Amino acid sequence: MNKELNFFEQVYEVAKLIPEGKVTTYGAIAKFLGSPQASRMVGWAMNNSNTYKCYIPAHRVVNRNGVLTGKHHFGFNNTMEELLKNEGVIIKNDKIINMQNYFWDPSKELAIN
DNA sequence: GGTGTGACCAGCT
DNA sequence: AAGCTGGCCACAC
Repeated sequence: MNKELNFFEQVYEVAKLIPEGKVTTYGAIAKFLGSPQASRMVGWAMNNSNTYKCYIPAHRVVNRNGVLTGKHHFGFNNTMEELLKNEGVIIKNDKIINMQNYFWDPSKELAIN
């Protein structure tokens, strides 16, 4: 990963690498970027993902419980859920069922130089 | 340019 | 057991 990128940009880079049908957590991304406590920033980055030059699949990023905490930021309350369902992820009560099965850990999947 | 705040998380009352 | 707090970093005002 390019160290010259800002924290936000690194978040975006990781988010873009999430495969379809997979999800990851704010904390996992933050940890991967070297700041386990900075998970809030990941969410904030997602909030600003609209303004980023590239499309960010923010719907594949959930909190550590697999709950779609940020769904309200997609405009309609069910947009995030529909997007995930469309990728084969089962959602119930705004929560991903069998989340471990879909979990994509950047620190495992992405090799750190 | 200081201050507040945000889609979180872990630890401490 | 449930609520509060600190921490992380970038952005808007």
